[in-house]
Amino acid sequence: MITHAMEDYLKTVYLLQEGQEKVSTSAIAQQMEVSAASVTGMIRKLASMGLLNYASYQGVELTEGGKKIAQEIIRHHRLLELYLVEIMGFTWDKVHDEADKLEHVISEEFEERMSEALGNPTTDPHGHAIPTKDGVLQEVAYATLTEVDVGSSATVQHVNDNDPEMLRYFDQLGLLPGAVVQVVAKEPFNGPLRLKVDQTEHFVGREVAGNVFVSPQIT
Amino acid sequence: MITHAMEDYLKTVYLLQEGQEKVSTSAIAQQMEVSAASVTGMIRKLASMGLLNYASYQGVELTEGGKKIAQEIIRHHRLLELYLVEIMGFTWDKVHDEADKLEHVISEEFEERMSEALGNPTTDPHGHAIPTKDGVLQEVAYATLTEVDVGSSATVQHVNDNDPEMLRYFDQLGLLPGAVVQVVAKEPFNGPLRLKVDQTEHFVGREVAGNVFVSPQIT
DNA sequence: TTAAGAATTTAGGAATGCCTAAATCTGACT
DNA sequence: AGTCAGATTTAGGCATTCCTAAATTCTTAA
Repeated sequence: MITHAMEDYLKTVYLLQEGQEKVSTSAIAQQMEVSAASVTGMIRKLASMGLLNYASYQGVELTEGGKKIAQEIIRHHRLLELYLVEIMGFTWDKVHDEADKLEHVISEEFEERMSEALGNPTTDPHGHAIPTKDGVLQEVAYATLTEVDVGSSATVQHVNDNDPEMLRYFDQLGLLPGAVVQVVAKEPFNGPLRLKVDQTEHFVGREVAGNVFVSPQIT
Repeated sequence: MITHAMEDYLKTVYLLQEGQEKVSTSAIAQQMEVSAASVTGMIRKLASMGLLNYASYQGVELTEGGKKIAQEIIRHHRLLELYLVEIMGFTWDKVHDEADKLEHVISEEFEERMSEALGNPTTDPHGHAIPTKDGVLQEVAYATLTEVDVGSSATVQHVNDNDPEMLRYFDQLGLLPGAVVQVVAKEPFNGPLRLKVDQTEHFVGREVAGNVFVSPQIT
């Protein structure tokens, strides 16, 4: 039987796994804000269930079965976020926490009815791809705004949705998925970035800029 | 901290409490399909939290605090049921189980947005009253169809929503809240009732009839 | 009034999911 | 090769929520 906690672990491993193959115990612990010891315990259980492979001290990798469950949960999460914004009128800073609770609980039928009501969408309000019903999710590893060369422009692809306050700030700046941003300047010593969004200039700290993922603007 | 299990106990006690003041341990155990021993354990915890009063062997009674939580959960449940039917297009036999899971998880904002989307409704799809935001729920103790005199008519007020299969049967018979039913005959030895619904006659067993709650038809 | 039977509680135990503290392993640098 | 820091695992514990079995209390009917 798969518990909510297990689903959360699988989801976290899946999202951390993008880019590299192996995920460390401590990375999971940090992401989930639990102790590393707790992670070890859960990992062993999930491994014994055939949902992931792991060898001591060498990190974790989801099996096909584990991936399937993770994708299912991520699909729930992202459909929920979009449903809450588009159909129920939530603001985008509140939907992450709500979706985190609901994602474990809704039925397949609920999932389908949301998807239909939304016209079978492919991205959530923060720009993340929604996995299809039968699984596949190809998330591209975009650069963050901090990596864009001075003078260049880029299109916002997605933003990190963990921090509601930061999301409200993004909203205020106009840093929404699809927006075009120009990096006018970068102050030295990890100083702020000077950005131009929608004709307006803003000074934005590195921490914020590091949570905005972009693709180079094709001019 | 109030867990989902506690909420379920409070909800059950609240619903069993209608009509009488005290609720027995075994009634709770039977309703929730857990052992009586489990009920004793949980009751003591809830009592220590001030959510209900109980004395050994003498039954349980919710305090004002316990009532408030129970009503909150029941409001969630019934709003969810209606939302699932009216807005998402679920059939009424499936919404009870879905609502049972979601009721513990949704935020106050989710509750409010549902209520608004539904025009602040007062009854759920099965005819049960939806408690108002600030609490009060006055559920009238209606008679069941088995208690209606032969020859009399009655209006369906609500039906028991525990059994999806029975709900589909109600649907088929036209035994929906608001429908007018005439009890044409009652077969002896706990035999079936002969009912007239919408010009059509049906023979319906006592068990089914006992789950249909009606008020006398004012002619 | 007493004894059976029903209801309830107590006692003991299991699984889940988290924790802290201590032990152990790994890898990098002298 | 030795050492040390950081990562990881092991060990031991705690709370929750359920269970079964046994003991106790209450009710009722002969």
